[in-house]
Amino acid sequence: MPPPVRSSSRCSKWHKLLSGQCGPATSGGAFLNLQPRGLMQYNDLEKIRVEKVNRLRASGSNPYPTRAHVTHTAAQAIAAFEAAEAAGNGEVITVCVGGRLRSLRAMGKLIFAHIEDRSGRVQLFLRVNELGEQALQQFREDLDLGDFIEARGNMFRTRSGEVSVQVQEFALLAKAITPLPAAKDEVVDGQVVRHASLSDPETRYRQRYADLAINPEVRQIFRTRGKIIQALRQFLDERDFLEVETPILQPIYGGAAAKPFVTYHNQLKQNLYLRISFELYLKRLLVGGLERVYEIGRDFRNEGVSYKHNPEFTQLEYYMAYADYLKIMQMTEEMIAFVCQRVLGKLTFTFDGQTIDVTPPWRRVDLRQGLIEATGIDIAACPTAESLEAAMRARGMNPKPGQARGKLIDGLLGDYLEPTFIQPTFLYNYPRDISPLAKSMPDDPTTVERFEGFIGGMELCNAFTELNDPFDQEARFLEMGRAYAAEDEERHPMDEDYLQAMRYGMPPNGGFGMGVDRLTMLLTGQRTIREVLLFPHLRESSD
RNA sequence: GGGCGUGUAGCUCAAUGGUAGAGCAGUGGCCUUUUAAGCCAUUGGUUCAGGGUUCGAGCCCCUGCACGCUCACCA
Repeated sequence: MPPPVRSSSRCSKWHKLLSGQCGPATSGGAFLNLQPRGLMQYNDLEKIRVEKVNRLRASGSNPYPTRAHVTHTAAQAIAAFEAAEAAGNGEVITVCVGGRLRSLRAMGKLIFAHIEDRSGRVQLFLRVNELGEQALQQFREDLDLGDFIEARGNMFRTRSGEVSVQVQEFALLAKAITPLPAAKDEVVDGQVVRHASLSDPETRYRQRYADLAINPEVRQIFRTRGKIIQALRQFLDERDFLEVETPILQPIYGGAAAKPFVTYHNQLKQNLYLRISFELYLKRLLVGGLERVYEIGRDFRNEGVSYKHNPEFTQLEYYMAYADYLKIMQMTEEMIAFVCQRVLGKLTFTFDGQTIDVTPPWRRVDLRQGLIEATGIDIAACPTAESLEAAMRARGMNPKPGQARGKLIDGLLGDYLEPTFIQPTFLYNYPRDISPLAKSMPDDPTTVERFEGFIGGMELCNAFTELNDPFDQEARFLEMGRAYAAEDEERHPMDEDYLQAMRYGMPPNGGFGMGVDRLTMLLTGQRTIREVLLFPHLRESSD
């Protein structure tokens, strides 16, 4: 915390609204007039504020001064006063606070106002006795809700008990032309209560800055998101992982079954793909001796959007030499519990009305057993797509004809298992044909050592014992090429360089991928991915 | 892509096919310790866009756009 300011002498260069004695108006700004804003018109409310800007400039005041003189956040100012009050030595706490003007109650020769900064709010108290008629009038006439201002004065407690700044000087820091959408805020027990607020989701996402400015709980979601990513890094860093960055623009995409975005490099005259996963590049690094690597970054998938899908999303992947999927499973429980504890301070949270407990160990469900119990179908007894499709039809299901066996199984677990996994659950041992990068089980070549983690009925992560046999890997690529030949965009392209890397020798390893957005949804209680993305994808606006 | 729904003042929302309204915000006035401040007065509209039906459309019909829910798609 910075020390309280005890003197006003340092404020000789203070941009004074009070006296109108600020420096020269910047860049001819004094002669700016009400200009058309592109093709848009200012609305009536904005025109009033634009006129205020013009008036301020004409009088020699700068509505957008270059520097501020803030010494304390709102919370620091209040804490400093309360500490002095508790010490009882009568120390005067002088502060300069800055922030957005969020409430304004002018009462004749008195003004109460609140400013809000990153730490919260503090009340400003302005009285004609200290400021004079002219300054008080300027505060009322020149300033509007939403403006950024700074105010200097001594901390004190009002009659009704609120720790406030008794303002001796104030300055406009940045004029807001467009009024914030919130109609009115009330502070009850330190909580901001909005009585009418911006709620239209389209406006909230398109103008996220306005949403953030007026909805504190939205800011909180993104603070939590930052903490989650911090905690993930800490967990892996503490375990001797190296954070790396691999190409987003890739000549050959891979590592997942998804349609890519295609772009074009003009000079190289070459198509490039935005990555759909990090996997193949990260595993190359294991060949190079970086035995534990992770990356947190963006993946891009050219597919439908939904409450849990956005075209670009944040992924964590890590690869760990000499580990297998059971080790990764255990680390996953530990990692999520660690993050949850760090971010929420406990191992439980509420999601979609359900209390979720991430305390290890998590429930583990064998995929084949799980499907037998949920559907009565034993996939081991249906070794072909035809036999499995017949078994599904025999139970009244209506699968799309001609799907590969793996796709059918994937559909079954999506329909009958995933929605039931509310509490943290690992589903493990997947069919080989939907897992072309995972290693087969030693005693069952049709099944691979792979698991997915589910929470809240939602897939959270995917991991396996990584395939490191270049002969097997080449065969899988060829199989996938055939399997997906009809669905051209989704086929796995042969990545010769990846195979070349593997031929140098890749240590056995376990790999892990997780949707960071979905983890954020869980830990912030949001049901749609858009609420945890600062700028979710929207269609182009048609105005 | 399919189905259902929504779109009205800066924000949140009303309005049987018959003069488009309220609260908040804004503007003007009163008020020296307020807490969604209060009281008085008052401004503010291409009813998403474009067609159509009708004497008359915010409302009914058609087309388009955006958003929401849902299905499909989706390691």
